[in-house]
Amino acid sequence: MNLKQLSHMLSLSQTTVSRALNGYPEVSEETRRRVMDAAKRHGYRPNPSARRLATGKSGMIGYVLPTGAAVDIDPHFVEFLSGLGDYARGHDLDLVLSPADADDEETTYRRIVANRQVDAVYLSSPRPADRRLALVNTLGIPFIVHGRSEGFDFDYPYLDIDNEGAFHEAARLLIQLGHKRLALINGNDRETFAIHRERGVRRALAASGLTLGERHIRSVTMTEENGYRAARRLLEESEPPTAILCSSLIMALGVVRAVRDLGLTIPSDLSLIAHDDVFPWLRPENFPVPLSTTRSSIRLAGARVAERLAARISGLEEGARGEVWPVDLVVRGSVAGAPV
Amino acid sequence: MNLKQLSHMLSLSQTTVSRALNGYPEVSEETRRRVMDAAKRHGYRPNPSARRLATGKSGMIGYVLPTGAAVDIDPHFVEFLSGLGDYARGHDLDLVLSPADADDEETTYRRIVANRQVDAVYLSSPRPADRRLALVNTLGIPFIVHGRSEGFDFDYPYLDIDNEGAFHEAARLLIQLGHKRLALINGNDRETFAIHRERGVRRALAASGLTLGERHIRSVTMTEENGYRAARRLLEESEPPTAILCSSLIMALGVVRAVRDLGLTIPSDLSLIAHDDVFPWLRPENFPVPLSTTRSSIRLAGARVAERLAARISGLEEGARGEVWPVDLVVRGSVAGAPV
DNA sequence: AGAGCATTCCAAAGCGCTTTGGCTAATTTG
DNA sequence: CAAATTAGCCAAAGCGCTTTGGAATGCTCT
Repeated sequence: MNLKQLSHMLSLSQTTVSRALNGYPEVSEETRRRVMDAAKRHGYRPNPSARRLATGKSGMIGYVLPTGAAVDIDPHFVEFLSGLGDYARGHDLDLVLSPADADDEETTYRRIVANRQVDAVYLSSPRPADRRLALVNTLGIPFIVHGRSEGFDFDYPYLDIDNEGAFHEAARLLIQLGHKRLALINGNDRETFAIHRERGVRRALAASGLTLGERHIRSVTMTEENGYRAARRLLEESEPPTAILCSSLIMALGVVRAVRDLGLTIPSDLSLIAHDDVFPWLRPENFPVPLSTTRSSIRLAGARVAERLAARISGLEEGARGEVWPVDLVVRGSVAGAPV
Repeated sequence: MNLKQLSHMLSLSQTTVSRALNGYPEVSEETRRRVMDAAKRHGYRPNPSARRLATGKSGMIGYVLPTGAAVDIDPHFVEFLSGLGDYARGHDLDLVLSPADADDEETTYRRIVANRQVDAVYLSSPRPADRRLALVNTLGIPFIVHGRSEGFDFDYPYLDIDNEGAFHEAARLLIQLGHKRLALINGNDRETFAIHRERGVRRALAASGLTLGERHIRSVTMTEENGYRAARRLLEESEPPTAILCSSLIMALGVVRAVRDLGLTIPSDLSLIAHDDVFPWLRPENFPVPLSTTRSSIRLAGARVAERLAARISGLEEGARGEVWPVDLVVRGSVAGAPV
C-alpha cells in the first residue's frame, strides 16, 4: 500500500493525502479524518526511503563506533544503549551504528553527514579539544555530547555528570575521616571525565593542604586486571595510601582482589570508593565488603540523550545547552577512619 | 556532486556513468576508467537514499533490540558488537538497532522488513521454537541466527558454539576427577544455549550412571548476585555439590564470593568451571583462584556473523547452513579431585 | 552488398514521497 | 455588489539514483 494507491482509493490527490497525514493545515478536518482513517485501516506506512529522499530526514540517530583489533568497546556502552533504546522505542527512532577505524573516525562522520544518513548524532567519551566534536560542530548536524570536552572557543550541547564534584565529595569524605594519603585509580586520562575526577580529588586535598603524589595516581583502561595491578603497585609502596578512589566498579573488583592478596582488609587497612555507573549485573552492595560509590545511572543518561536528540531534530531544542547531573555519594562499609 | 552533474561534466549520460561505476559490462573499459577517475577526483558518492529508493538495498544490517524498563541488555552484546563492527567497517556496512518493546518484537521485525530498512538481520539469544525466527523466515529477509533454536520443521542459517559439547566435556572432566555431585548454575533455561548446556552436563553424568538432581540446577539471569545466591543455596544443602558448572564469568564472581563467605576453598572444597565469552575487562586467569573455563570468543562470532550476512546479501551464501564452533576447555587452578 | 550481431551509449520511466504553484469555489470586505 | 481573500484541493515537478527499451555504430558472415 503506497500513497498512490491510498489516494486513488480515496479519490483524492497524493498531495492532499500526504498533507492530511502530515498535519498540514490546508486540508479540511473532515478530509483529514477520512484519510487518517483509511490509512490506519489499510495499514499504510509511508516508505521511509522515499520520504528520506524527498525530505532529507531519516528518522535515525547515529553513532560512530570506533573499532579495530585493539579496540574494546566499553561495557558501559551497552547500558547507555539500553537507555537510549528505551526512549527511542517510543518515538520511532532507530539507531545507526557506523563502525569506523578508531584512528580515523573523521571520514565516517563526514560520510554519514554528507549522505544524510541520520538526523542527529551523539558522541561519547570526549577528550579535551576533541577533534570529532569540532568536526561535527562545523558539519552542522544536530548532535549531543555525552560527557564534556574542553578547550574550544565555541559552546556545544552536552549531557555530563558532575565527575569533578563527585570525586571531590568522595575525597573530602575520606579526608574528614582522617585519611591523608589518597590514591586515585583513574580511567584513561586523555578523556575528560578522568581529568575532571582527578581535578575533584586534587581540589579536595588542596583544601586541606594535602596533595596527590605522582605515584598515587594511575591512569589505565578500566579492566579488572588493571585495577589489580594498579592497587598492588600502590599498596606495596613504602608509604601506601590508606584510601583509594577508583573510577569503575570493574577496576574495583581488581582492587579488592589485590587487597586480599596482600593480606589487608577493607576498610580497616584501606578505604575504597568507586564510581558506579549502575550495571544490573554487578552491584556495589554485593561486594565482599559493600562498596561505597559515587553513583550515576548511565542508562538514564542514555534515555536523556535520546530525548534531547529528538528535541533537537524537531527543532524544540536549540543552542548549546549543557546539562550536568549531580552524582550521589553512597556510603557503605568500604570506608572507615584512617588507620592509626 | 551528484550523478547528473558528474555525467554532464563528462558529456555522458547518467545511465552510462551509473553503469560504469557499478561495474556493468555494457560500457567500454576506456569510458569506465574515465568515469571512475572523475568520480574519485571529484569525490562523488552516490546518494544512498536515492540508491535505496531505486534498488531497495540499503547497505545496512539490522538488529531488533528488545528494550523496556525491566529489560537489561546483556553485556555480552557489546563484545559481539565489537566483532560485528570489525568486519562491517571494512565492508561499508552499517548496523541499525531498532529498539522494540520486549513483549512485541514482531511488529518491529515486520516494520523493518516492510520498509526495506535493512538488507539483512541477525537474531540472538533464540529460544526453542522462537517465534521471531519463524517470522523472519517467512518474511523472506536474509538473516542469520546467533545461537540455535529447535523444534522447527524448516532449517535456517545459524552460527552457534557447541554448548552441549563444551559442558559435556567440562562435566566429564569433573567426573573423572571423582566428583559425583555436580551442580549447574545456568542462564535462563528458556534460551536454547542454556538447554544445550544442561543437556551436555546430563549426558556426561548419565554416562557414569549419575544424575543431576533437581535441586542441583539453577536457572537465573546472569548477574553476580544471582551467581552468589545460587551458589549459597547449593552449598548450604545437606549434601552440597563438590563441583559447580557455571554459565558465565559474571555469575562465577558471585560463586567465588559465596564460597568465601561460607569459609570454603576452591578447589579443595569445590571445583568450579565457568563459561567464558572472553571479555577484555574480566579474565578468568585473574580470578582469586585461576578459573577453569569453557572458552569461546563471542567477538569472533560477531565478526563471522557479519561476514556471513554480507555473503547472504550479495548472494554468495544461500541455503540453511548451520555452523557450530567447537569450544575450548581451558583447565586452570579451580578444578581438583573430589574431596574425600 | 545486405543481413545479423555485438558493442556502446542514451532517453526516459520508474522508485514513493514532499512541496511548489496554481485553480476553483466559498467567504469576507469596502 | 464587485473585489479581494481564504479554504480546500490538485497537477506536476522535484529528490538522485537504477534500469528498461531502444538506437546508432562498427563488425563479421554469407
